[in-house]
Amino acid sequence: MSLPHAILTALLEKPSSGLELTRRFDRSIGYFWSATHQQIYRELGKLEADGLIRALPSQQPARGQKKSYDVLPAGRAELARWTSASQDPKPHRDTLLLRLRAAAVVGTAGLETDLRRHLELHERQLAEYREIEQRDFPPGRDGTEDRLRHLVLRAGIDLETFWTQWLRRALADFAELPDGEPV
Amino acid sequence: MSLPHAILTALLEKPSSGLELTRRFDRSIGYFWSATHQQIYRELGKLEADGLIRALPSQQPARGQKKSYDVLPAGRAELARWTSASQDPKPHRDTLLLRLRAAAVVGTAGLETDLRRHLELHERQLAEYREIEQRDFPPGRDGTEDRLRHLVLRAGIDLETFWTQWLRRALADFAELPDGEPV
DNA sequence: ACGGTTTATGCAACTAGTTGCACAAGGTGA
DNA sequence: TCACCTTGTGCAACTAGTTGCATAAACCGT
Repeated sequence: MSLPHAILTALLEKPSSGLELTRRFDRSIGYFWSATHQQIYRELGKLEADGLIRALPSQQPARGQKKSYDVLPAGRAELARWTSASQDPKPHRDTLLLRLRAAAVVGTAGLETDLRRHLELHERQLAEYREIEQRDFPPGRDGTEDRLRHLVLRAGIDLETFWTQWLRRALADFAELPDGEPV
Repeated sequence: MSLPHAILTALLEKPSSGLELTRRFDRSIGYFWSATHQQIYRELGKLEADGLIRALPSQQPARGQKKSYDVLPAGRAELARWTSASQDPKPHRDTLLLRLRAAAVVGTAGLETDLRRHLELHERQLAEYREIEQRDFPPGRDGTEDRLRHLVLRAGIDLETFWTQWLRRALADFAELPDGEPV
């Protein structure tokens, strides 16, 4: 149940319309909490009904008409409550690791190509994170907000670093394997 | 749509009943693909109906009666197909990173305790993985199956290593922060 | 002034995963 | 022998997330 809180965070950073939120979820926030525009619109409706956010009364609210929201005090309070509440880490689900384990019983045929593709994707993502770091976090700035956001970005960088290294190792291992179907 | 394939993999490694599968999902497979017993029973039913697995005819199938399954050729074929098919990586969702980002706007109060708790959990998991590595992958063995499974375990080890390091860094950063509520 | 593209919002149906509970069989101690 | 606990299987309802499509306004070239 984190999508509403992701939206509250995004709206506190900057009041936005549904589409603007969608775009921002495709970039920064979506790096660790993705959401489609349908999820976002639905959730905006709920949050408004619950009195946590409100539509800015700029335009008459019609279809195809931009509608911006900002966070009400109750919304901020709820976000603060959620942030500080203890939460258990959710178990991971990783298809690629599962496939590798499956490959141990049904054979590695065809897997290598996809590993290579994943490696490229992770390399690209890593490069993007590094650009963001250079652009948004030049050395010297150290307000609390910057520190925390930088920390989050470092997690992204380190995770992608892990994946690229692991995939390279996996590919090196594959090269030594007798290929095809065991069993 | 990976749960059926996780189950097929587990059953190929060793034919099992629903409860045995559940236990194994709590240990090895569940480390990267968790599932509850209800999911597993439901999926076993579907897989049997689809002719990918069959119930071993050991006991009469009554309620509260152990029922074991093994994989039919069609099931193995489907798993091989799925393993080699190209798949896009699913976007991550990480609540902790989200909370850190939220903390940048509503304040870090209360978060530190939970970071510490997460650090402990990840340290424990890392220790468990290392034990498994020592027990199941002593140096020297290098069949294809072992190599692949070891690779998967290494991913787990490296991921937990990342998290423990990142959390330690986060806590160190927190120590320097003026605590409480900004804004 | 019209037809096509882009921007923006949204509904409905579906798939996957979770939670809460029910039920049966077998073992165990009082 | 009976109340209770554990093991094992399963249904039903719910929550979260995804996919496919509909609609309306605005902008843009001809």
